[in-house]
Amino acid sequence: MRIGELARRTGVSERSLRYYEQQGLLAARRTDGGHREYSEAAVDRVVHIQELFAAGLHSRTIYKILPCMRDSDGGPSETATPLLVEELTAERARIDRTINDLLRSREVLDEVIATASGEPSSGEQSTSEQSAGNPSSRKPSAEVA
Amino acid sequence: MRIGELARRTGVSERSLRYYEQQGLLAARRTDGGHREYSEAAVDRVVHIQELFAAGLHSRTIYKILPCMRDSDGGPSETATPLLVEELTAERARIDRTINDLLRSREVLDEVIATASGEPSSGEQSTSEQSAGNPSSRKPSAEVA
DNA sequence: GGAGAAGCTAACATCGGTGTCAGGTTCACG
DNA sequence: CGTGAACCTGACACCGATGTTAGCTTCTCC
Repeated sequence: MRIGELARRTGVSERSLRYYEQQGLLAARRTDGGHREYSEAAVDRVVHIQELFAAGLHSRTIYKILPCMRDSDGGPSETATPLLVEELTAERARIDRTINDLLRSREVLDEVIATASGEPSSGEQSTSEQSAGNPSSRKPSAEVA
Repeated sequence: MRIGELARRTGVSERSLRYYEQQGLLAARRTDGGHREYSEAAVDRVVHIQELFAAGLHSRTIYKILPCMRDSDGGPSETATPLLVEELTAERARIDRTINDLLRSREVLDEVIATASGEPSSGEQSTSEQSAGNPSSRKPSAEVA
């Protein structure tokens, strides 16, 4: 498929797809005229790349781990070097910290939302239990999915 | 306390503290000479601000929700407007999406790490369990805390 | 009061993925 | 063959929290 279709199917802009290629993250054959031609596997790959970007990894890091992932196009194909493993472990720690920050911030937001939703103005005793988890819902807050 | 101590105690640079003040996130009295003088409560506040920044909120958003949070210096003091609640709800959704991305990316990293740790080169059965710790341990992956 | 540590303001740089525009080429279909 | 859609390269802009430097003032302690 060509870049337009890949962009449409992945929700990633053409600009970004070209950038991914430039960073060595995404390969593409070329037509005689120079147009990019992507394989079907590119879709999954782009999704993967997007996830890793969303997780705060840099393109250079993604570049290094991509060959170590079992992609849609088969096996892992390569194994991470000890040095890379060390880097990934650090990255993992960073991700954990970020997740914790996100969870705490989400709680803060929930509390603010709950307060606004549960106490319309002021001078109201907390009769029922509120500010449990999500705003206005019983469930504490653990439906990340 | 002055800015140096606050920076030390919160782990946030002086530069950032000044920036927070400029954005209206952090108040400070001034000495006659113009030096900032922070209250004890500033420590907690800065930590809060940092968490929210780490969660990807913009200073403008933080600015709006700060008065609605029950801070160390007492009660919520203010209630979120419906408009703000709407915005925070959207923010919350974004946070959830980000958390999911992080969890998935973490899994990917764990897999790469585990593969590298568990299969030194190739053609080797995983006999003993090695490199305890996070990756390659039994638990699938759910110890965010 | 003098000296060095600590603060102050202001301005510019950075990082990196993405948006966008310009000017030109290729593709596909009638 | 012609034309409009799709694609190409290259370059510049942006966002926004933080780093860094410069030049000066204030504070603190001897």
